[in-house]
Amino acid sequence: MKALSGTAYVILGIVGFGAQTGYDIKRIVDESIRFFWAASYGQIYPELRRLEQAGLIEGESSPVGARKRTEYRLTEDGRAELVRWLELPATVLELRDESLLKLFFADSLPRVEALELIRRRRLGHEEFLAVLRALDARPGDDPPFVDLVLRYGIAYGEFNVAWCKEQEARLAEATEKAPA
Amino acid sequence: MKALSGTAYVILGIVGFGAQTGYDIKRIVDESIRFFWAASYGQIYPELRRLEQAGLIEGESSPVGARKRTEYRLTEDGRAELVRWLELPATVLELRDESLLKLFFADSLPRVEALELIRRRRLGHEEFLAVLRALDARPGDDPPFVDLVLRYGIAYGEFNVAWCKEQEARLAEATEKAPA
DNA sequence: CGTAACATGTAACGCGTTACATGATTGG
DNA sequence: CCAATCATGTAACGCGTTACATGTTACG
Repeated sequence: MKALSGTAYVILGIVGFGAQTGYDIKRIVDESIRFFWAASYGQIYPELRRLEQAGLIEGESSPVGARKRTEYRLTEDGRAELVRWLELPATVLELRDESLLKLFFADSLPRVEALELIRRRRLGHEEFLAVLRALDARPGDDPPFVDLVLRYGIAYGEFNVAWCKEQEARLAEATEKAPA
Repeated sequence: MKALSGTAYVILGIVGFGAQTGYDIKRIVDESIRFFWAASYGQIYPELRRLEQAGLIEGESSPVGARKRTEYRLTEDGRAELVRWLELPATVLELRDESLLKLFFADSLPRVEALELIRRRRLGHEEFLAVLRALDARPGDDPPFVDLVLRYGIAYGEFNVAWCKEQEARLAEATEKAPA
């Protein structure tokens, strides 16, 4: 069996949370893991088919009125594959962070604009934090590790906001002393 | 002019640091930004051509003996484009973090193995930290913002290691009280 | 009655990695 | 002389996004 993509495991994992449609999967991804693993319909629907063909999930047609609808559930093989993947060592840390990339090249900018870059990064993370906190405030409780990752996200956001604030203060001070 | 890829700006930025070959660019990426923006030869060389055709960089053949070698430098237009991009708002925060994804689905695992997941995450970040600290210890000084991003990386690594340790402790305690 | 939410899908495209291929030069 | 480093490149492939396309049902 060929190696599955990360997104395939996202689907296995979410379907494992309970019978779900492609639409559901997308919604759950958008409400939880999108910040560290996004997924689009363009991937989800084709992937659902592949996973079904591979016997890792099973789809059952359950239309609502005249509206097509397929509910998927995880098979034994599917759960085994999910667990197998979980136990495999994760690939090395590798992110894509455009705002950090810009900061890396900020020596090409006048100081005020470099400062603005950091400010924007902070704003982005503050917005991100607001979303996660709203999620955290929802009634009902998530499984322990789902919750753990949410709280990681919050801690991560707080870390970034604090870091940006510190650098903003430092830069502002330096700029005062030696104005460009 | 069509929008350029993130990697195109990586190249503009690094070429902006001084005349460089494709090989140099790759080395610099690997020694600095690879953790938040990697790049491979498969992208670098074709992209250098495109950027030259767009007039954003200029290549000059400067072979060493019989070995082909092209030195690139940033044109006026190239610098302007780099600055223009820097001033554009960065796209929303979106990362890909496989280890976090696994943690999100860790409720499917026995506690001991979930704990192992966190331990591995910590190990990964510790390794990452070691690399960055070695970079930090190099003689010579980088431009201020290059250095700032390096120090961000270190702070980020420390944050993650601390977070993992905390969760490991918490989980270990919980497992003791109610062993599976 | 209209709009938001539900639901499913495809085609084109771009980005990026991996694997492969080739060869010269430097330093031990 | 041999290994590491310098140096450049291509082809195939996979992943993922975007834009498009279509229609239903629930709710106010």
